Amino acid sequence: MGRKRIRDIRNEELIEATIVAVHKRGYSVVTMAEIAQEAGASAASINYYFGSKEGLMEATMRHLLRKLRIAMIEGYGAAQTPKERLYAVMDANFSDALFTVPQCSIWMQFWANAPYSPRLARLHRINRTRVRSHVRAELANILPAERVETARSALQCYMDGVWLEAAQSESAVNAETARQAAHQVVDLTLS
Amino acid sequence: MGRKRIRDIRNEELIEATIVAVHKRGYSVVTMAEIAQEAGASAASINYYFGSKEGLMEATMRHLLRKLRIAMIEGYGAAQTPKERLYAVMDANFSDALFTVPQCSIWMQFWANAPYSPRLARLHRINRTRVRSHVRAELANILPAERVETARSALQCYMDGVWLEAAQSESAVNAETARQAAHQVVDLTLS
DNA sequence: AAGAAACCTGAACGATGATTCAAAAATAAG
DNA sequence: CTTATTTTTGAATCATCGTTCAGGTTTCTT
Repeated sequence: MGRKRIRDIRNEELIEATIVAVHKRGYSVVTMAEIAQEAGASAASINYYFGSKEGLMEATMRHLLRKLRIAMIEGYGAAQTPKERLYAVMDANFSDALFTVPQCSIWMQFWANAPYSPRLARLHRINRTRVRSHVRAELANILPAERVETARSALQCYMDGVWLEAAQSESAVNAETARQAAHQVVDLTLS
Repeated sequence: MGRKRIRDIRNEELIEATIVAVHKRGYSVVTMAEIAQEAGASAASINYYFGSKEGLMEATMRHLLRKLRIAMIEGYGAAQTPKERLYAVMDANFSDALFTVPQCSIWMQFWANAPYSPRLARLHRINRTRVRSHVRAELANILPAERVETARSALQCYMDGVWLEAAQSESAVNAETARQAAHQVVDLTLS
């Protein structure tokens, strides 16, 4: 068991260091040496664990996607009505665990770089499709069919835009405030 | 006069090539050689005109910002009411000249990289501030004061999100459709 | 036409950074 | 305490790319 443990601990540490380092320096500019320094390790050890820089980035993105999935499932469980489930989707995106400047920042970095990396693109596409079908399914229970697609697009664009703005923010962001604003947007969209 | 002309022509050509090349390969990955090839020139000549890669990128961003400014001024002139001027702001963002996949794509690239380049960051900040105050000013004429800021944020996030989505699109995007959707969003936000 | 100015490029330079590797250090097993 | 296994890293390798520069070509001026 101890065997498995150390590997997991290192993985976790290196991924956290990656988030911080990428936020500080930018996805494309950050070097293995910088990430290693952030984690108190050496560049060579990162390759030992992740095989390559791209492997590290993919693992980091998986880490964030897992967080999002968990937040989503959690909120979905409690929700009863379609509208509450819509709220839950928004709340997952703006949950305390996810909606921080470094994470929004790195998310944007992945966004911008996904089209040029097949491995990132694949993860990105899967996530996007999943969120889309969730939102669409709930909207279909509330709005007439011809309004669903417009509303879905508006809500998803709004979510993306909020993340983008958060990524640029120079001070800390407030997740609770973001959730309240998102609820208002949902309400408007459904009116 | 002929002196000035050639320089302008080359600048234009190189910037267009930059947009295409960055869209194809990504801001951080694209090389001077690739951009040069796209323009049918040599990497050295780009340095002759723009001094450095960063200079080229800055010029390209200025080019896009100028386009946006022009589209905005144009629409503003015709608009009479505050609501029409709001439409005009949205329409500028989704004008035929700007709302294409390569341009949204490169815009997103600049977005993601601006925080790490003082020269890009400066341009980016100026533009963002300008759009924000325009939207805020128009909303202040329509909505009660306490709703202005929420509405402004919602509209701006929406615009950003639409660009982001367009940047990821694999097929061509339709500017007219985007404008119509944007008008609907404005209407909902004001309701 | 001849000289000057602008324009262009191939080749060389210099710096950087991901990855590999051999060997050391730490840890576990017997 | 040995031996085996896992973990770690400094140094070497290898490749890439932005930039410079010297010299050539074209365009303009007179």
